[in-house]
Amino acid sequence: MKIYNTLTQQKEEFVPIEPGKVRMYVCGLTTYDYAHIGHARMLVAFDVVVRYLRAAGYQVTYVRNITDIDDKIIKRAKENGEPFDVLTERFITFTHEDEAALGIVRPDIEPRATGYIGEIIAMTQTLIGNGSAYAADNGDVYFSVPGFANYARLSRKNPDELLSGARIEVDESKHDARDFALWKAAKAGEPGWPSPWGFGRPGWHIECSAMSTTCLGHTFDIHGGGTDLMFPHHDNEIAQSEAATGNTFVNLWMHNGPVRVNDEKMSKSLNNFFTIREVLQKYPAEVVRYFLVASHYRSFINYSEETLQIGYDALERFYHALKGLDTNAVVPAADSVYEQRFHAAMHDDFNTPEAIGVLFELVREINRLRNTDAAQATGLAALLRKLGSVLGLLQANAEEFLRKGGAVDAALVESLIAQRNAARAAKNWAEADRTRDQLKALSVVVEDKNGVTSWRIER
RNA sequence: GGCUGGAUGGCAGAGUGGCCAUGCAGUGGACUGCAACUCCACGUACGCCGGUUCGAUUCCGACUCCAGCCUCCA
Repeated sequence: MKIYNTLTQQKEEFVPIEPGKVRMYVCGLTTYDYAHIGHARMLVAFDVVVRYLRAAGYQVTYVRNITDIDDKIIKRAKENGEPFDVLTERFITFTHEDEAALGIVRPDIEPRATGYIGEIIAMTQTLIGNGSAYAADNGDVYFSVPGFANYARLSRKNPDELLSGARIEVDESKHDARDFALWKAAKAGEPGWPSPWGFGRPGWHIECSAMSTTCLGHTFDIHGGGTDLMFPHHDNEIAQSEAATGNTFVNLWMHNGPVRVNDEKMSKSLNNFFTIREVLQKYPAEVVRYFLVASHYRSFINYSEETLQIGYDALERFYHALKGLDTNAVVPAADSVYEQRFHAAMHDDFNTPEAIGVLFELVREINRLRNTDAAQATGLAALLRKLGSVLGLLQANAEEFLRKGGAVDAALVESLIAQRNAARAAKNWAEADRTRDQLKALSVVVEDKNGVTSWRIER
């Protein structure tokens, strides 16, 4: 299996540290607001990675953290006039609901920064002890960047140019402008924990180093996150982790691309984001998920009504193929060329668009066979569901999907269909068409196939 | 300015040194009472300029444009 490694800028044959096992850490959310589609992209991208690694036979330990203490949380809690942990608790619940709706597999461990204060303090002490960090006179503790060789090698930034960069905030307490906080002293009224350096809280980057190495060991296989975290967050994680443990931190770095709106990145700071739950008001969760896996995880994707509609159309085609074929208790067709090609695509750095292309060819084969060889068609339909599950798709009941969860009165629809079929039997076409128009007024489309009339909701 | 990545047919989106992505939309045909669904067939493409090559959308170089990061961000 080949996976693109940001560290080397190329696809590499994936070789886990322990044969058959994968230890993987992904930077999760800071929980002070609703999760948006950009977060959904990260969640789905690594969800597919985990699903596929497991489908490929690996035993995966998936860790995805929650940042439940930081400056933005403190600020928002203050604005709301509530304790910070009440705020984060609420949004952790909301985020879990959104994840469940999108069918995201739960991580094996979901550490929270506030649950690892002891480990964070211990790591910070280690860094001070070996000269990699220092306690400043303002109560903060900083990591000393100049002492770390190959700083920012992940983002390939030149350390000297970083120093001259105009955007670095000058802080008198820092020995070097590039140094970053491991521990921040609490100002009056701010939450915190006791530490050797006084009452305070962790800096942003140290929590991920402490949580990942505690849960997965000093060196682990895969670390993931959004491409916007590459610098400074991931580079700082590397610096402090390797300075603390003396070991290589991570073998393989994966970064998912951003979601754009009108050619601009969707982000909190630009305030152009769509929350997951507002999008789920307009589209079924599976459509949102399809939209997110229909492009490669490393490319940027553009959020628009049109691209979501395309996803809807695509899923309708899949479910039309699945409709009427009972795949329960059916053994999926084995050794098919479709399955082989699907895996070949996924083996190549999780190429989901190509894998989906194969799935569409499978759909055509199912439709070709369904009237001539139902058994074979059903076996392929079962295969379609099996492969779809790797992407977290195509697990719904086909009729229900096509009926959009039943927003209309099914009994009324059935009775109108009975009326129409009576008229058709009597060859009263005018009456039959009139009834169909009534159905159409309810957004119901009828399909006569092999003497059976079925229906769906048109969008 | 530095570092990354991108530019593919009406739209979305893969990929490849010479032949097919795939989906939606479009056109023609089959099926249908008519439709819908489905099937068959068809069309339109690789930003621009050079180079390498028998042959380049694919490799190399320049150029143009776009985006991400360099400040909190998935």
